[in-house]
Amino acid sequence: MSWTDERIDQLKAMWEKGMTASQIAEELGGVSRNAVIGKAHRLGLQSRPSPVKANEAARVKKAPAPKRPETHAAAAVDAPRDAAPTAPPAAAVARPAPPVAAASEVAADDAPVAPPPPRIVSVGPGGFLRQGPGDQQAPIPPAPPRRLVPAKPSAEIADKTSLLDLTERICKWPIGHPGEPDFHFCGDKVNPGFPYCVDHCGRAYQAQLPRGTRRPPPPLPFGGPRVR
DNA sequence: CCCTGATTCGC
DNA sequence: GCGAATCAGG
Repeated sequence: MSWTDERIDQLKAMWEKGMTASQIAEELGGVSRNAVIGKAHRLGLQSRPSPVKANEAARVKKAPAPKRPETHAAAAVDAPRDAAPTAPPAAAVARPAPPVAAASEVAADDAPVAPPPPRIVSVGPGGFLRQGPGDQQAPIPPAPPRRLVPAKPSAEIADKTSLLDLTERICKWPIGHPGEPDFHFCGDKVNPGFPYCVDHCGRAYQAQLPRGTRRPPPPLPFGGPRVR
C-alpha cells in the first residue's frame, strides 16, 4: 500500500483524534503500526504523550543501539483476513464505554441527593420543556452513584470472544454457528504465524493421509453441525 | 506478557 | 520517502 492523499488525510485525522498508531494502522489496513508512526513523524504530526519520552533530562546516557544487521525480509505479509473482516468501522467503539451501573438501583438505600427541581416554564409541543433565557439548566446533575457496581454486560455473553475482539493474535476458530446467539470465537492466543491457537491448528491442519485410508472425522469449521 | 511512541538507517 | 527493527517506558 502507498500513502495516497486520502490515506494521509485519514492518518492525520485519526492521529489528531488521539487514536493509537495501532488502531490507525488497523483501520487503514495494509500498513503496520510502525509505518503509521513513521509517516506521522515525517508529516510533522508530532508529539503526543510517548511512554518513553516523558522525560527530556535523563538522556544521553544509554548505550546507543550498536548494531542493526537485518535481512530486510518481508515480514510484513498481510495476515489472512480470515474471519476478521474490518467490520464497518465501529470507530466509536474504540474503547467500550464503561457501562455505568444503573444509578437508580445503586443509590437506592441512601439518597440524600436532592433531585433537581426543574423550573418548568411551559411545555411545548411534543412535551419539550420551554425554558426562559435565564434557566440555562444547572451545570450538570452529576449522577452520584455512591457505589459503583461492576455491571456485567450479561452472564451469557461475558467472556465470549466476539468478532470485534479478534485481532492478529487471537484464535479465530469459530465456536458454534454464525447467527446463533452464542456464536463466538475460540479467543485463545494463536499459534504464532497461524490464525488459530495450537489446539485448533491441530484441527485445521491435518496431515494428508494416503489414498484410500478411511478417516472418520474431517468436519472443519462451518463443516457440519455440532462440531465442538 | 501486552501495550505505547521514538529512532535508526538500509532500501 | 518508507518502514522493519530496535529501543524503552507503562
